[in-house]
Amino acid sequence: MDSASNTPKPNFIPPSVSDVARLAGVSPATVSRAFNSPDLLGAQTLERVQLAASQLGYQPYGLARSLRLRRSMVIGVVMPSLRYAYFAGTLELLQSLLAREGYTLLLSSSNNDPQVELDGVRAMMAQGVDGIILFGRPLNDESTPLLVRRGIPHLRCWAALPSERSVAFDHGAAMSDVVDHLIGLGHQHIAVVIPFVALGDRRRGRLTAIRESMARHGLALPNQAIIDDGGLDAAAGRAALKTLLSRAIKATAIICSNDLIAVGVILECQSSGLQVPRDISVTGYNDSELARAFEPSITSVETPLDIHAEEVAKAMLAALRDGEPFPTLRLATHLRVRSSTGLALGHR
Amino acid sequence: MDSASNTPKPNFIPPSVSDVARLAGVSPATVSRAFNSPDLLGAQTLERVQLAASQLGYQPYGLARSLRLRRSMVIGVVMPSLRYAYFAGTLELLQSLLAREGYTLLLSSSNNDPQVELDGVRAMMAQGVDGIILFGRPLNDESTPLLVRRGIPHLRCWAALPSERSVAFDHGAAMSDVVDHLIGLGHQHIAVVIPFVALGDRRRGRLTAIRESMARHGLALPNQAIIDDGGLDAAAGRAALKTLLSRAIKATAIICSNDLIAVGVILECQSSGLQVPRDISVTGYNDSELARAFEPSITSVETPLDIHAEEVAKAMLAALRDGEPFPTLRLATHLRVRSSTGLALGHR
DNA sequence: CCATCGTTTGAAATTGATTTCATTTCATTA
DNA sequence: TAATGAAATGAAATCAATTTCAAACGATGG
Repeated sequence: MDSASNTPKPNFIPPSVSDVARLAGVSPATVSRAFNSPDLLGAQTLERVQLAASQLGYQPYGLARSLRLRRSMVIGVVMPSLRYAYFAGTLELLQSLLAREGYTLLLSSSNNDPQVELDGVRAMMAQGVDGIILFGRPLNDESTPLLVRRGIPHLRCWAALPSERSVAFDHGAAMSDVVDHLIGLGHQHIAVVIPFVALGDRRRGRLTAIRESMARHGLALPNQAIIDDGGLDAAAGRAALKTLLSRAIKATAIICSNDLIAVGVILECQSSGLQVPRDISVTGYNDSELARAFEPSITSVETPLDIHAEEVAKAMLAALRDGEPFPTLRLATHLRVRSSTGLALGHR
Repeated sequence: MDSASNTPKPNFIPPSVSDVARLAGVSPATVSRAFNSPDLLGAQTLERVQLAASQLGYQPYGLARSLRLRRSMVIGVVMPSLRYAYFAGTLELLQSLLAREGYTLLLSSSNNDPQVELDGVRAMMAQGVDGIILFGRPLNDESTPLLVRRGIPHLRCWAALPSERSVAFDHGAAMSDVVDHLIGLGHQHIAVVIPFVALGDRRRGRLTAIRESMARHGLALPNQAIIDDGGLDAAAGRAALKTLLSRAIKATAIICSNDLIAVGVILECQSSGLQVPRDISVTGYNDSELARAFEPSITSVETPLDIHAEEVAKAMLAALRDGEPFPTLRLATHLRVRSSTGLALGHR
C-alpha cells in the first residue's frame, strides 16, 4: 500500500448514479431502485447494475439522498462535557443503540461554555439533524427556542427541566436519600463538595435538595460547609478536604457530587490521619466502577447508565419513526451503601 | 412554554430561500448572496432580505449547501471506545478545536467490534464527511480500503501503522522507558497487565516492546507473568494482582497498561498486605489526573492529550483546507516517575 | 446626447439520489 | 387473434442552496 494512500486526492470525483447507469446501460432511476427496492427489477438488470456499481466502487451519496427524503438519519447530541466518564459512557451506549437503527451521531460538547453550546446547536440544525438529544440543563437561553422554531424534536435527558419533557433522574430525591442515610447514622454535621462548573447554576438543584432534607431533620447547612469551586476530579476532592480542614469545620460526613471527588477526599483524609469511615464518612455519586473497587469501597448513588441511555434512545427512535411525543420519565436512583460511610463519632 | 414544545411537529416545513425571496420581493439568488457575500448587494436590498429572513426564522439548510459545494464541513471520528477516559478527553478537545473552524464531528465508537467499526465507516462515507480521523489500529481489514477507494482523507492517530501516515505516540519506546526505569531500580522480575481487548492484537506492540527491552538487559518475560484478559478498569487491576499472587510469581514490579488498572493493582496490594513501592513497584500509562492524585502517586507515561489532539486537528485542517498531505508525526511520551516505583527488594 | 463602464439583480443550470407518471414489453385469457 | 393486465424500465420533476451568465440600471465622460 502506498505510504500516502490516506492523504487527500484533490481532483477525485466519486462515481454517481449516472456513472453507474451509463456503465450498466440503464437509467439512473434503475440504479436507485437496485439499491432501494431490488425486487422491482429484473434479475439480469439487477445483476448488471450491481456489477457496474462494484466495478466503479460506487457508494450512494447520503447527502443527496437526505436532501430528497428530508431526513438525514443523523441525531445530534449536545453535552456539557466528555471529561466526565458518566457522560462519555452514556454517549457511547447511545451511539451503539442508535447506530443499530441506522442513525449516526453528530457530537457537540460545550465544555460548559454557553456560547459554544449555542454554536453547536446551530451547526447541528444546519447539518439537518433529524433530532437532538440534550444533556442536562441548557447553558444558553437561546438554544432551546431555536430548536422549537425549526420544529426539530429535541429530548432533554439526565436532568429534568420543569418546562419540558425529559428522560431524567430525580437528583434531588437521590440527594435526599444520601442525607437520610447519613443522618440515620447519627451525623449532625455534614459538608458538601459540589463544584458549580462555569457560572451556571446547573448543580444548584442538588444543593437545594440537600439543604431541604437536612432542614426536615432540623439541621442547617452553613455556607462554610459548602465547597462549590474546583473541578470534578480527585485533585479537586483533595483540595476540597484541605479547605474544609483549614476552615475548622467540624463535619463528620462529606457529600461529594461524584465518585472521583470522593476518592480525592478519602485520599486526603488518609494523608491527614483521618480514618474513613471511623472519623469521617464520605459519599460519592454515579456509582462508578471505581467506587466499588476502591478501598474503602464508596457509598454512592447509582444512576443506571444503561437504563438512561436505553430510555433516551427508545424515546428518540419512537419520535422519529412513529412521530410519538416524548415521554416524561423520572428514572429511579439507588443508594449503594458501602464502607465509606459509618456511624458518626459518639454514636457507638 | 408548552410542556410538549420539544416533541416533533409532523407537518412543519421550514422556510427556504425561495420563501424568503418571495417575502422580500427578490430572487433566491439574492437571498443566497445576502448570507454569503453581502457586499455584492445594495444596502436596501440587503436590509429587506435580512428582515424577511428573520421574520420567517429562516436558517440555511446545510444539506443542500453541502450538496452543491461538495463539502459537508463534517469530520468523522472512529474510536474503539469512549469508556476510556483518554479517548473521550481527546474527542472532546478535537471537537472544540475543529468546531472553531466550522467543522462538526460525526461520531462512531466501535466498542472494539470489527463489524461495528466497518459499519461506522460506511455510515460516515454515506453522510459525506470531508475527512475521517481513526483512532488506533484498524479492527477490520475492509474499512481502510473503503476509504482509499472513495478518496476520503483519513488520518490515523494515537497508534501508528507502518503502511500509513499517522499522528501517533511511540508506545514501544514508551514501554522501553518504563522497563529501563524499573531495571535501573534493580527489578529483575517484572509482570505485565495488558488486556488484549476483543480478539484484536492491538496492544501486542507494547508487549513486544517490553519483551525486547527486557531481553536487552538479559531478562526474560515468562508467560506466567503476563495477564492479558480482563478489562481496563480498577476492578481488572485488582483481579490481575490476585491472579498473579495465585500463580506464585515472584514479581517485584508490575507494568500496567493504564492508570486505572494500576490503581486497582495497588489497592489489591494494600489489601494483601503488600506495600507499594516497598514490596512491589507499579507503573501506569497515560498519566491521568488520578495517577497524580493517588496515594502513592503513580509512576506513569505521559501521552500529552492536548498535543495529540492539536496535531491531529492541525493536520486534518491543513489537508481539508489546503490539500496538504498528512504528516507522519511521532509524538514524544514522558515517563513521570512518582512514588509507586522504588528500589527492588534487596537493593537497599 | 450617446457610448461605456461598473454596480445590482435575476434566470437557469448544477449538485446526486429518489419517485411519480408514463411507456414499453410480454404473457395470459376471452 | 385481439384485448387485458402485470411487470420492468425510463424521462423528468423534486429536494434547497449556490453560481454562472446575462441583462438592466444608473452614472460618468466624450
